[in-house]
Amino acid sequence: MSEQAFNELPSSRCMDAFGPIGVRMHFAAEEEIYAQEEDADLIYQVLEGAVRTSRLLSDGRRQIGDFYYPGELFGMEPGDKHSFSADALGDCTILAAKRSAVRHCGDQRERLEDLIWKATTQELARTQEHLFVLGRRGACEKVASFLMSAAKRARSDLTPLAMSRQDIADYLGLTIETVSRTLTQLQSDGLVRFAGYRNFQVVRPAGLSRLVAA
Amino acid sequence: MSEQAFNELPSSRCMDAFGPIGVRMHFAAEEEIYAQEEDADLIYQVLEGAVRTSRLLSDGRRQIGDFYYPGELFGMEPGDKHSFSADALGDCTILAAKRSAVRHCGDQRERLEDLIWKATTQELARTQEHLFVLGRRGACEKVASFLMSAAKRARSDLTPLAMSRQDIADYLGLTIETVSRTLTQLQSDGLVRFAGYRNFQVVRPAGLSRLVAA
DNA sequence: CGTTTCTTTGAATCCGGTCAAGGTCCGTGG
DNA sequence: CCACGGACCTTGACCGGATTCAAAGAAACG
Repeated sequence: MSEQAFNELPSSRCMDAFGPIGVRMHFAAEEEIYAQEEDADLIYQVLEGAVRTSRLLSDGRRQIGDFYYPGELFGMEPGDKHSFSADALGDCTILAAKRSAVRHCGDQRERLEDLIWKATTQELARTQEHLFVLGRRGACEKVASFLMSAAKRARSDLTPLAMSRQDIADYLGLTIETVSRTLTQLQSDGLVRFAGYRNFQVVRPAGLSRLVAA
Repeated sequence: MSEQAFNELPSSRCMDAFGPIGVRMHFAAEEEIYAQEEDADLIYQVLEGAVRTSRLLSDGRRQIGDFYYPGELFGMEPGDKHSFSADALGDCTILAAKRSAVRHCGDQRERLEDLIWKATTQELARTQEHLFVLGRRGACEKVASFLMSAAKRARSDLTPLAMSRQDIADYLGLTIETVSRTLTQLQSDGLVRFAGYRNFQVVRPAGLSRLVAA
């Protein structure tokens, strides 16, 4: 497991969102945080590391829902069961809080309910954006838009990728080979430059965003 | 425009969800209810007819977000601007309410806030399901899952389709030709039978759902 | 330094897209 | 009531991009 590059970032110490009802937990790489169909009475915040949510099909195909980074909340679900599973991309620290505990939380209650509302609507926005990327085919467009949003999140010039090629493929609805070929092509077109498998920098932002097209 | 088949359904008179702050409106087929980037201070409920939300790209491609039917709420948005536009699939009656009016709504307030919360989380669930369908490629799977969810919504044996082939294509991320070919194939495989362009019945439910694979 | 795992590359195949007719349905007007 | 016209849908032939299968190449790890 080679998650080092990502975990050794200046792991932006971020705020504990849940206050007194939050419980700190640690997960090793690839460890499961919650499973599909499990009761969804907890909500989570990433403190360090990164998390992915995914849904597995009977025939082995996998759809990744999203990736979550320090500061972000995940685990909000429409129903009372998780429709995706969540697991640690690398070693990570997670804060968990009982959803049902919010109502017995006195002065914090309003703030927490607002927090959950915001996180849920933002989740909706992310999902819509993801949908939009999957809908319009074209491997180049998909990969380019993935790289752009990754780069936007990074503060440094060099953008780290917390996930494997397979993860990217399952996120975009492509095969790992297509993702790899497309990355190679984007690189030889001079739009991005990779430093190892899991770090890259955008060389020509305008060129990249031209591929995406709003 | 041949929306008759759908509009002449026993148009399930459904409850007015908004009470005193709701305003009844009527839209003709293809008329725009709200536009992309427009302020999102209203929420809507379909009373009669059907509605589609969509997002247009600069190059003409279109992604349909979802279809809404009598009783369902739409127009909830993560931000304060609409990220999709909405328009009438056929002639329809819509109920609209100012989101900001909810807080001045006295005894109804709690109920309305709960309603909006439920609608938003359900919207999230629908979007995730849609994402899931788009992610796993295969025209057959996509079309089959579309037909299945349409059939599940219908009370009658004969399922009406409120939308055109082009709408289905833009919903599933396929071309109209592929949708058409796939429908023909499903029919000649004896899984469904079409009566005209916009009505079908499921002949072998098990066969259809086998194509979808959870 | 060898082994394992992940990634890249190559060649052949296949599914869906594109382009171009042809067919069907439906509303209109003779 | 039937003929016409236009919009929508289906079908066919061809093409291209993504998948598949297979193997070689790079990193990470002990």
